[in-house]
Amino acid sequence: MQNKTIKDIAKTLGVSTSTVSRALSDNKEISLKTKQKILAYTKAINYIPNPMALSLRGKINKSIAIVVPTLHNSFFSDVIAGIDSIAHKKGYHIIIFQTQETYNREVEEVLQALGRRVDGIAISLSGQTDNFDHVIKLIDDKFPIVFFDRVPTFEGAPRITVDNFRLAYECTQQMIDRGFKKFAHVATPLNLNNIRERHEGFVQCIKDNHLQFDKRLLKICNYDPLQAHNAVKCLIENFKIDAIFTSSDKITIDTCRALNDLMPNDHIITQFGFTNLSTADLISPPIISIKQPAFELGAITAEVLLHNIETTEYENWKTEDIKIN
Amino acid sequence: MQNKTIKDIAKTLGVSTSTVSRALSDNKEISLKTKQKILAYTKAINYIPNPMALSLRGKINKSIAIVVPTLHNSFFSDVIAGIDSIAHKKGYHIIIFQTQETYNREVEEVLQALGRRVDGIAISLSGQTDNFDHVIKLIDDKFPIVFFDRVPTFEGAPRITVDNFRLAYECTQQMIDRGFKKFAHVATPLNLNNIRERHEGFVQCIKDNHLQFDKRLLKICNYDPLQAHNAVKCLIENFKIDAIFTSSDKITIDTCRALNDLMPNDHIITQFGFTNLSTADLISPPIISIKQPAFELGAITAEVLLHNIETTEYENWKTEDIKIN
DNA sequence: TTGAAAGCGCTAACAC
DNA sequence: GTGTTAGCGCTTTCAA
Repeated sequence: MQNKTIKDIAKTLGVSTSTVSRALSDNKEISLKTKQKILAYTKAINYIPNPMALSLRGKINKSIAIVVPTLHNSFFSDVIAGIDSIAHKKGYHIIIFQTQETYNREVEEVLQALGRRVDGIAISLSGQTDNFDHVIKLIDDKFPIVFFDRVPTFEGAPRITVDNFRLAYECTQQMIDRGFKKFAHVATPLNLNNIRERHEGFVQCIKDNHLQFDKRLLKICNYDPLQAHNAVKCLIENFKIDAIFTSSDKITIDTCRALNDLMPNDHIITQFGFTNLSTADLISPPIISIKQPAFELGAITAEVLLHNIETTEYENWKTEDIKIN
Repeated sequence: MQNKTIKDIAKTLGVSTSTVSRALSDNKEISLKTKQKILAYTKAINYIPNPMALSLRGKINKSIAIVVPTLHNSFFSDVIAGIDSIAHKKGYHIIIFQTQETYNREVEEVLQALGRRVDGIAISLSGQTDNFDHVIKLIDDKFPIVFFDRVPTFEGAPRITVDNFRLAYECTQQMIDRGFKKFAHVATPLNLNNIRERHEGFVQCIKDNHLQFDKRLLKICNYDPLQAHNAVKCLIENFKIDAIFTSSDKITIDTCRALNDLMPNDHIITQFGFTNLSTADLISPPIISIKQPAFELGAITAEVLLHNIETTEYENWKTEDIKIN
C-alpha cells in the first residue's frame, strides 16, 4: 500500500515524471488530454504527494507548530481547536509542542519545530521565560511567528491577545454596581503579561470608582492548591472582604475549592474571575465568570500566521498586535 | 539562520559530507579525533538534521498521528497529553487530526496522515464510522496503528480502552448500596463501543441486585442539549426515578443543566455518570462522577504504538487489547 | 579512515 | 507539449 510515487504513475501511464508533475500542479504547458488522463488516475489511486520531498525542494510543508505551556488546560485546548479550524481549511496541519512551563523546554521545542521545517510557529510563552533570544532570532530571520495570549514585551511579530484589561475592568465594574466594595485578588505571579493586565484592569476599575485597593489583598500563589487555600484563609481571617477576584483558570478553581473548604455553608464572599471551563455556570458556590474567547483567539492567530506564511514580500506581512474583544 | 546542512558543516571543517554523516550516526568507521571535532562543532551550532531528508531516505520520521473526533472535549485533550508525555521522551512528535465526528473526514485525515509519512497512527473512531476499510487496509499492510477508547469490533490491532463495563457496574453498585432503586440512563447512541459497554455494566449491575430496568428509562440523545432536556423532562413527568446515569462527558453536563432547569430547588434525583472534568466535584447539584484515566490511557496507547513502530519483526508486535483499570 | 557518487520523491530549468 | 536532468539534505554503498 506504500503510497505510489510520481515515478510509478509516470511508468504506468507511459509518460515522464515531469508531465505528471505538471498535471498535478495545474501547469498550462500540457495538453488537456494528458492532464485529464493523469488526474483521473491519481484520483483513482488516492495519490498524495510526499510532503517530505516537497519540503526538501524548498516548498512549504503545510504544517505549523503550536508551542504551548501545557495541554492540561482547557484554554489552550480551545485555542488549539481554533487554530486547527482555520489551518485545516487551508490544508495545513498542526504539530503540537509542550514546554511544561519551563524556559529550557521552550528553547528546545522551538528548535525542534524548526528542525521539522514547519512553515510557521504560533507560541504562547512559558511562565518561566524571561530571555527572548530564541524568538528574537526568528523574527530577525523573517521566520513566520505569531505570539498569542502570553506574549513578550517587545514588538516585531504579531501579538494576539484578548483584551485582558478591559475584561477585568468590566467584570469588576459589574461587581461594584451590584454593591460589592472590598475586593481581594488571588493571582498567579504577575510576570506574565496577561495576568498583570488583568490585575491592572481590576485595580484601575476600583480606583475609578473612588474605592481603595489595599495592596495586602493581592495574594500571589503558584500552581499548588495549598497556596490558594492559605491565601484565602488569610484573607478571611484578617480582612473583611466582600469578593475575591481570580485571574486565571486554575487559580479560580483552587480558590473555589478553598472557599468550599473554609466556609462550606455561608457564602458571604463572592468570587469572580477568569475561567474557560464549559461548566462554569454549574459550579457551586456560583462564580461570576469571565470567559476568554479562546477558540476565536486561536482562529485569528492562525489567520495572521498563515497570511504571513503565504505572503512572500516581507513588507506585506502583518505585524501589528490584535486585541480580541 | 536557516539551519545549517551537513554540507555546510563539511565545508567548514574541511571534510566530506559522508564523514560528517558518519560522525553523527556514531559509525565506528571513523577516527575518534575527526568524530569529536565534528560533534563538538555540530553541538556548538545546534545542528538538527533535516527530518524531511531523513524521511525521504526511508528513515523514520519520528512523528505519530493522533486522530480524534474533536479537541473540544477534555477527555481527548487529556489522552493527547498522555500520548505526548511518552512520545516526547522517545523523541517523537505528535501531529493531531480531527475528524469532527464524521466518517468522511476520518478517511481523509487517515490518508493525510499517511501522506505525511507518520510512523504510526493512534486513532479514536468517529461517531459515524461503520465502514472500517480504511483502517483494515493499514492493518493488512502492517502499518503501525493503535485504537483507543472508541475502537472497532474486530481484532488485529491493539485496542486500548478503559474498563467501561466495570466502571459503570461499580458505580451503579455504589448507588444501590446507598439505597437508590429506580434508575434511568440518559445516553448518547449505543453504536459506540464505550457507551454500549457502560450501558451493559449499568444494566448488569441492576439485574445482579435483583432489581428491574425498564427499557423505557433508557433515553438516547444526540449532542444537542435540548434533547437531554426533553429526555429528563419526560423521565421526571412519567416515571418515579431516584437516579439518572449518564454515560459520557457532554451528556452528563447537559443532563445536569436540565435538572437545574427543571427542578432548581429540590434535588430529589441524584445524577451519577462519566465525566472527565477537573471540576466535577464542584458542580451543583452534586454528581457522583466516574473519571476515566484519560492521561494514562494515552500513555499506554503511546507505549504500545511506539513499541510496534520500533519493532521490525512483525511477529513481535503487540496486538492484544488492553483494558485499563 | 575517508571521499565520491547514487538515490529517496519531487519540481523547474532547459532541451527537443 | 513533452522529456531530460539537476538538485533539495541526507545515508550508504563502493572506491581509494
